[in-house]
Amino acid sequence: MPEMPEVETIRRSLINKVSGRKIEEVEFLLSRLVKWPSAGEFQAVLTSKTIVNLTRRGKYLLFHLDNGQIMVVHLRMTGRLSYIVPSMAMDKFTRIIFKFDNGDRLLYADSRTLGTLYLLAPDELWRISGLANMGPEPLSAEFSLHYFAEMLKKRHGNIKAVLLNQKYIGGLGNIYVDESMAIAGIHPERIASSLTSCEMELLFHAINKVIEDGITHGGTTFRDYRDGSGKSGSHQHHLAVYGRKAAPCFTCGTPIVWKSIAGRGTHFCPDCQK
DNA sequence: CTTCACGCCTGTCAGC
DNA sequence: TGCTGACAGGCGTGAA
Repeated sequence: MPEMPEVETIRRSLINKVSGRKIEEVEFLLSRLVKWPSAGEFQAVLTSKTIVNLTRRGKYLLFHLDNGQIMVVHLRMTGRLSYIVPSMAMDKFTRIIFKFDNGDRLLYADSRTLGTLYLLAPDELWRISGLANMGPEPLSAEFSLHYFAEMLKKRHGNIKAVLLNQKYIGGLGNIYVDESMAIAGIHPERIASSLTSCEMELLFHAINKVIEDGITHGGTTFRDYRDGSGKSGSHQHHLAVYGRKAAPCFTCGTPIVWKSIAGRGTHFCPDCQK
């Protein structure tokens, strides 16, 4: 579910709580979410380890442990991480529980159970192909206008599919892609390489702007998303097209269109986006 | 190599 | 009220 702004918000809400915490027990309610190594080894290695840092790459969260290994978590569509103290209720869809030395817990909850967890040494991260092959992220130095334009010139799929592909840009998902194209005035079915230099530049700035605003607003909460403290985001109040099917475009009043493009529900203004 | 359709899972909601 | 089908913030796989 969460895209880069949501995952970053989760990271910020958790880092001070989990840093320095020692894991005393890992309890599985659904162990198949662990993709590497075996669930048994995952559990055995994590027990007695201390979390020393929490970083993010695209939509992946990386929990750095005191033995040098990294627990990697991808929330996919409905994954949720929440830090709770003993008096707080368990998430209804809790699948894995990390119990800490101070009695607090980190819950991994996931209604659709599509999320994935891994435990790897830093030099073994290549086993997670989506992480190893991820392109540059919005707001980073590597994500330059030059990179973006040169990349788009080589892509012959529609722009929506290219923006969603983590290999080319890391961290964008369905909401922020629709919003970026709306701000830039570009139709989601345009062939990527057909964009003019001017359109590429507009889109480049729109992507950075949308991601920056998304982080500022603590992410977008439509249904499942919450940060590590259970708080909703507020960026859903700042969306131009996503979730606004048939509602009037804020610019021209034309009803927003919903259509399946690149296999995903896509929202756009048929009048403003050419 | 690129692009596309589909599967993975389960919950929720609109419409009948 | 109950049922059915569509849809859901993502991504990996295999076919063309």
